[in-house]
Order: sequence, then C-alpha cells, then structure tokens
Amino acid sequence: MARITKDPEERKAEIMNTAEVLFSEKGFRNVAVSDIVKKVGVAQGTFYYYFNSKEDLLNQTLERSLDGITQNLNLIAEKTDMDAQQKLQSVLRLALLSGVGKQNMTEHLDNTQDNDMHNKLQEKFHEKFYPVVLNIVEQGIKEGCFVLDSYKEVTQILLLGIQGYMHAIYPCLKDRETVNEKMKAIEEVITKALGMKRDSIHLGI
Amino acid sequence: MARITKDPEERKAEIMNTAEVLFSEKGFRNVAVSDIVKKVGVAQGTFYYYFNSKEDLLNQTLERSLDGITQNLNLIAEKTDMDAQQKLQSVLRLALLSGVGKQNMTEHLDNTQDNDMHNKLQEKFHEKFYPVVLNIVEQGIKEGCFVLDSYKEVTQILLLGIQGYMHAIYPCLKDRETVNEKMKAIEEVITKALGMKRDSIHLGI
Amino acid sequence: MARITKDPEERKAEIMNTAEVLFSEKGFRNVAVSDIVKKVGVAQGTFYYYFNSKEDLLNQTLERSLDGITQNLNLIAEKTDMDAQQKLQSVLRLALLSGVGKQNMTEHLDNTQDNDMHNKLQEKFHEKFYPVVLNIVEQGIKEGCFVLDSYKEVTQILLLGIQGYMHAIYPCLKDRETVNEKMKAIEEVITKALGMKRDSIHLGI
Amino acid sequence: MARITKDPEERKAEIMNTAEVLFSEKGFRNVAVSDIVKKVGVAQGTFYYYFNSKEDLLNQTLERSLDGITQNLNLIAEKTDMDAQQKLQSVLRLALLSGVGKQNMTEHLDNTQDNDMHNKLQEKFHEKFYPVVLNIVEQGIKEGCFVLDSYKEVTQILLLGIQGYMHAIYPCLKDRETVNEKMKAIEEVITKALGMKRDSIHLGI
DNA sequence: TATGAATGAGTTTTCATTCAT
DNA sequence: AATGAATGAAAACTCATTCAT
Repeated sequence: MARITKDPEERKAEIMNTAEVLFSEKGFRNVAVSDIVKKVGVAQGTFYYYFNSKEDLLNQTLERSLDGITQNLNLIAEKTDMDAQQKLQSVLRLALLSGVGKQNMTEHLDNTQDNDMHNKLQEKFHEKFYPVVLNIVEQGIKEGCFVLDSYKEVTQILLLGIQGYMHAIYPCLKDRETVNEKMKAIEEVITKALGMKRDSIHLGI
Repeated sequence: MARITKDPEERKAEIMNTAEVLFSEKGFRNVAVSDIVKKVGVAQGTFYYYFNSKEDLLNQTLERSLDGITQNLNLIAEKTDMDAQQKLQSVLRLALLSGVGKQNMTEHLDNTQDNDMHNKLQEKFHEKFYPVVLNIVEQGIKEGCFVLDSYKEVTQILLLGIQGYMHAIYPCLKDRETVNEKMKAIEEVITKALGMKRDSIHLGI
Repeated sequence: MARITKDPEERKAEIMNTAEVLFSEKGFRNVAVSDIVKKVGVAQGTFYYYFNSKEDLLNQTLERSLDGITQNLNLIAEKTDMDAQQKLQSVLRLALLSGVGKQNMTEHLDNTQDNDMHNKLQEKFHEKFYPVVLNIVEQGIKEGCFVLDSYKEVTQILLLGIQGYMHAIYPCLKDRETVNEKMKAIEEVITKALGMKRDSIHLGI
Repeated sequence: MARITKDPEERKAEIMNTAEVLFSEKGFRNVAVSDIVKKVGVAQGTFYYYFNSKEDLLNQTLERSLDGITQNLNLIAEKTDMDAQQKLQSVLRLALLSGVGKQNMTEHLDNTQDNDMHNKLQEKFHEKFYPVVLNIVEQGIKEGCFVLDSYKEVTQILLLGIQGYMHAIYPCLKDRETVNEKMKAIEEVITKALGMKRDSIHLGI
C-alpha cells in the first residue's frame, strides 16, 4: 500500500483523535488496536511506532483531554482579584461543565463495558482537580469565609462525592430544570460542609 | 480423575469461596475459570453446572458478600427505639467497618487491575445502602434533628463521597490513629451537610 | 426430586416425541440432550437408560417416523388388483404427501444448521422407498406398460431427483396451484423416463 | 517459532490447500482450525488474518474449487457453433468428469461424517450448473430438438437426480465398464425426459 | 517512518457421556 | 428405573505485540 509520510505530530494526533472517538463509542476494552489503525488508514506497526502500548495510548489520550481544563483551572486559582468563594464557584462550574463534555468519552457505555477507562479518567481528573480546590479551600479558611476542621479530608470527600454523583446522574441530565435541581444539591452540600458564612455559591445554568 | 460428589450447596459454596479469594488476589479479569476449578479440584464442566458464566459467578459472589451487611443494615433501620441520629451512626459504623472487611476482596489489587469487580461491588453496595440511609434521613428530618433541603440528592452525594473516600484511603488505614483521623473528617461532613443541631455523630474506634 | 416411575415404553415414547419436536424446531445439532430431558422432566441419566447415545435417539426417531409410511407403501406394492402404473401413482402420492409431513422435522432449519438429520432422513427414506418402487417398475416392465433399459439406475435417478427437488421447493409450496404445477413437472419426468405408453400418471391435489 | 513471511497469496493458498486435504480426509466438522495451522506450520492467529472464520474458509475453498469448472461451463454454453444437444453433452461430461475430481474432497468420508461440506458443495454446484443447463435446454427447445413442457422444473429434477445419483454411486466407480453402465442410465433419463428426437447424447468414456 | 504479515498465549463455553447412589 | 452431580475433552476465536523489510 502507498506509504504516506506525514508530520509525526500530525500523525500521532490523528491516531489519538480517532482513538478518542472510538473509545467513547465502544469503550476502551472493545476497541482493538486494529480498529484504530484501520480507521486512520495506517499499518498496525505504525501504531507501535507512536505508542508503546494500547494502555499508553489511553493514558496519553486522557492526559491530553484533561490538559485544557487543567490550564483553565490553574488560571482561576492564581487570580488575585477573586476571593476563595468566587474561585471555588468558578472552578466547580468549569469542572462540572467540562465534565459534561468529558462525558462524551463514556456516555455510550453501559457499566459493564468499560470501567477501566472511566475510572482512569476519574482518577486523573481528581489528581488534577483536588490540589487546585484544596488550595482554594486553604485560602478560604485564611480569609475566614470557610470554616471547617479536617479541611483536606473534607475537601476530598466532597469532590469524590460530586464526581460519583455526576457520574450517576449523567443519564438524567436532559433539561435545564433537572440540571439546576441537581446543582442546587451540590451547592447545598458544599456550602454547608465548608461552613460558608455568607450566602452560598451558585452553580446553576 | 476421581469423582467426588458433594452436597450441591457445599460444592457451590466451595467454588464461590475459592473464587472470592482468587478474585481478591488477582482481580476478576485476571482469574480464569480454569484457575478456579483447578484450585477447587473439580472439572471445568462442574463450574458451568453451577454457574451460567463467569460473570454470573461474580454477581452471585458479590451479592452474597453483601447479604450479611444488608440484613444488619435493615435491622438497625427498623429499630423503633433509636432516633435518626443514632441509627445513622450505627449504620455508618457498620458499613465502614464491614467495608474494611469487604476490602479483602479488593485490597491486593493495584488500581489498574480490576475496576470491574470493584465498581460492581460499589454499585451494588450503594444500591443496598442508599435506601436505608435515605430512610433514616427522612426520619431525622421529621424528627427535626436533621435540617436540609435537597435531602435525597445530598444523601446520595455524601454516600458516594464516603465510598470513594474509603476506597482512596484504604491503603493508608494502618493504625487506629489514622483511622480515627479519617473518621473525624467523615463525621464532620455528615454532621454539617445534614445540618445536625446537637452534637455530631461519632464513628471513631 | 420426586422420582416418577412410568411404563418404560411410555417414557421412551415421551422422550422421542419431545425430541422430535425439538429437533424439528431447532435442528439436531442445536438440541442438547439436556434440553430434551429438561422438557420431558427427567434426569440426564434417564436418557441414557433408554438410548445409547444422542445419535441413537436420532436414528430411532427417524426410523419410527418412517415406519408408518413404509407399511402403507408395502401394502400398496403387494396389491394384486392394481397395475404397475396405478401402484406407482399411489406410491408416489403417498411419499410426496408424507414427505410434506416429514418436512415438519426439517422445515425450520436454514441449510447450515442441520444437514445431518436431513440427510439421514433422506437416506433412510430412500432405503425404504427405492426397493418398493423398483419392484413396481419391474412389474410395469413385465406388464409392458413401462419401457426402459437401465431400469434400476433410471429409477434411482428419478427418485433422487424427486427427493432433491422436493427438498429444494418445500419453502415454495404455499398454495394448491403451485403444488400442482410442481407435481406436473414430476409427472412429466416420470412418464417420459419410464417410457409410459398410455396416459401419464397424475399426482396433483 | 521462526517467523517466515511469505507472499500473502501464497500463504493463503497454502492454507486453503491444506484445509482441502484435511477436509476431504476427515470432514469439515472433524477438522479443527488448530489442525490446519499445525499442518501448514503457522500460528493460529495467522489463520484468522486470512479468514474471518472456519466457515469462511470452507466457503472460499469450495468456491475456488468450482471456479475452474464454472468457467469451462460458460465457455461451452456460449459457443455459437454447437447445437443444444452437443452443448448439453459437453456440459454434462465436463460436470461428471470434474465431479469425479471434486470427489477428492469428499471421497474418504463415511456418510455420517460430513454432510455440511458435501451439501454446501452440492448446492453451490447446482447454483452454477443449473442456469447454464437451463439455458441450453431453452436453446434446444427453440431449435426443436428438445420437446418438453415444464422444462424449468424438469431440468432441475434431472440435475438433482444426477447429482444425487453420482453421489450415491461414487464408491462403486472402479472400472470403466461400471462407469459406462451408469452413464448409459443417465443418458437414457436425459434423452427421454427432454424428449430428444434424434439419437441420444453420449457420456461414456 | 512506515509497513503488514505473523505470532501464540489465553479464554470462555458447550455437551455428550458416566457413574455412584 | 431413575437420579443428577460430575466429567473433561474439544474448539473457535481475539488481539496486543513483534519484526523483517
């Protein structure tokens, strides 16, 4: 077959894009490397020139897809003109919204199919997200607008709860009304658990 | 090979026990049916005499391993001589403690290995646990000792958060001190999120 | 389970009846011994008390289902008040008609599924049918109403042709009109190949 | 094991050839894919690189084995310098002769073993053969050298009869004498059933 | 960089049959 | 006559990965 040489970066991106689509359609486990290369139009071996393994591809794909959010997350966190509560609100909205986006990587999967990928995504997300939020919480405590004791642990519990909750309710998020209702619940837990004094944060759309 | 006939219940339990051990050692995906039967000392066919598939075995095993807790959970929930706060405390302690026990099914796994089983267990656990807790929360609201709005959602978020948290910190639960520290965090979230008036619940050991 | 003892013949017949139904529904290969015993309501072992093997069951079942026709076939063949042509006609009608009946043992099968059974049936049928027809043909030659040289071979070819043809067209035999049309073709071949002088035989309905 | 790369076409042919031999020796059902690859000396996976399934291999093998005849069949059918009777004779000889050759795919089988393959071959053969012969018969009717009514059906019956007959007598075809005897029978049926005016066709060797 | 043929271990599942009771 | 638990061989297919070119 004709040998088509491309810019390596381009080629790699091509593979990752295709994989991302296939993974979200059929689940990591159910997508064979051969499926990916077939769709991209390259040889089996080419894949292994760019990635060490299928697992490696998954990692890179997930990593890449979190990079965007992470950057924005950090941007917010570093703002000096926002108080902790404002930051928290922004950061949560961003995460929740993009979470919905990220969802497209997993939404078609019934549970059995592909927990691997979903878990990994969750985990990686938590890894990026937790430090940022923790930072904000610390700021909030210093500023006196959050009041809580085991703030590290509580923050972790809250984030994990929200993540799990979002995962559980994704299928139900059809209309704005439902979304807002769910968001209200999240607001409530956060507000109370962080011991916010003033008014609560607002996440609805 | 010598044909050893046993009481069906016994044989089935034998298989399930062995499977439980192997699953926790190597992960569901990494245990072949052939591994199980080899260890039990029966023929491959015998396995399929008792279970429709490997998946079926997993379901039954998990189900069985939750049965005990579920019963106790319900026992507590139905008590008439405990107020909501007492019930909640008991129920959480039970879950947390047994959760530690349940851990033996997953403790040896590094993360990559076996999300299938773990997720399924989580899910099944949540299915059993959530209704019970929800009931208690409703009771607490009626009794006036819990104060919160979106109680259904908040309860769900809290439970998922705790589950996720427990999962995340299992490797760290070495000494009583650490455990108590983590428990304190859980107490704090719960107490605040449910808007408990009086003193908080206590989960430490 | 309750042990229900029955008259052996009855029990055996019960199994054969059930098997016949299942075979015709799903094909010999696709019916497991366990399916049969389950439906009959006896134990696996009971099956092997009555039959040496699954194959044995098939043979006996087919044999039994051909016995009826064979008897009738012989009855006709032995008549002394019919000439060869009349006999041939009767015999063919009988076979064709019962063939349609026999069809219920194979009609639901797509070709891949179960040629074993069908071939065996065909073969057994031919074994019973051929001698009878051959006999009639010989009579016809003596009587002078059939004129042909290699009568043994020609008879065989004709019968095999008809069998194959019937098999091929079974799916099309919806209405009387179609049937008659097909029968006419059979009449034509027979009449010509056997070199019948007088008018032809008639098989339509 | 040493990795030996070959021209794909060659490798595929190699597999098909080996399969053809094994199938004819032991029957399709009784040949495992592992048998084939072992004999060819390639890995199991290699097989599935070239064929989608064992069934697929069978189809391709049979198809290939009919290709030669089919081409010759058509060549004859399209001749303009032969009358229908000549064509029919040529076509039948070709089929009968090659049929004997084709026999190597099934000759070692006792009846139980392998109807799948044989039926499929028969069917595929009929599919190719029937249209050609039908065409010739139509030509013959136009030319006036064949006289019959339900020519389509009659042709089908004749071909199926001959096919079945050939199958039945293969084991007996030892010497030229026997063959000629059987051929004579075929000639007779054909000649009579098609209502040939002039002298009959001749198939002997 | 890229190809694509080749690898081969690994897995679930089916089912006819046996046999101790 | 009947049970039903137990057997175990067999078999098709998958797919991540390798490697000679």
